[in-house]
Amino acid sequence: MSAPKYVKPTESELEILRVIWDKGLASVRDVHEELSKTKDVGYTTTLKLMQIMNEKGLVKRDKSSRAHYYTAAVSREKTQKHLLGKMIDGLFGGSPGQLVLQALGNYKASETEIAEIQQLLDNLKK
Amino acid sequence: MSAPKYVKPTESELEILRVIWDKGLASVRDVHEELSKTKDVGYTTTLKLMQIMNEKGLVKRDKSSRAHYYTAAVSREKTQKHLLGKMIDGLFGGSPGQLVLQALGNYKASETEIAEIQQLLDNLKK
DNA sequence: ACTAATATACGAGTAGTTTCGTAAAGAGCG
DNA sequence: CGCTCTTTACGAAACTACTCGTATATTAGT
Repeated sequence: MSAPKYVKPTESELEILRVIWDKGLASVRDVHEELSKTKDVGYTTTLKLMQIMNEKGLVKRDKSSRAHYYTAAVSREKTQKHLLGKMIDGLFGGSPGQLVLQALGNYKASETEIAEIQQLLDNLKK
Repeated sequence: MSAPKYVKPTESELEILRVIWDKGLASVRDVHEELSKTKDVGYTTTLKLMQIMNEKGLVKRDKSSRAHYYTAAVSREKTQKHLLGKMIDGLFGGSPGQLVLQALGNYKASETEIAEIQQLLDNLKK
């Protein structure tokens, strides 16, 4: 039984994961073209990174067609949860409340989200 | 006028910053002993990192006594805000509300903090 | 079948982070 | 002074992240 050890995506890997999460299924070209919109990067660089991500188990690869197709092997939610936890422990003294207060104080949430948060808080309280 | 360009602390640098933030003023030995409680690291490693942090402008150094004393050159709040912003943009599609919902859903906040958050939300709403 | 286009594989260079050994300087004490 | 303890300085190794050039393979079009 091998432990399903958590692999922390690097900065660049996270950018790639975001594209794959959005598209669901993506070739290297798909990802590369998306990334090219906002940054200057070579095709083979993206390819290499995705190959590494495959080795690390961050993505799965379907090699059946010539252009390999990738899907995420880690969920967006799990990744968010993990990195959030790291941040809470590392930067907010283990207090999620402090993080939330900072976030809400510095960044503007939408009306509907605010309502959602209030609802969640009400549920948490009882 | 030189631009006060933001320097992103590395993982290790953040651990050191945390100690300095807590203590306000700290020698290498102070920091090292604190870090030693939770991780196995050599004294000179900590020293070197703190020297680098000084060069980067993350900390200030008082060399007047034999053991140099360090203070933080970046505030905890500014750093929290910056990294939080990066996380919101990078991992939560630019939506602070999503981050907050994830945080509150997965990590338990204290009663008093929940109350604080509710109060803040009420203020935001009007 | 040949060519052009486009795909993956691979190796290696560069830069940044983290590590620590060793040296040298300063302070206190017999 | 001479010894020891503690400090900073420095250099380099080990490791990781990122980058891309070049080679090779596969597909489609003519």
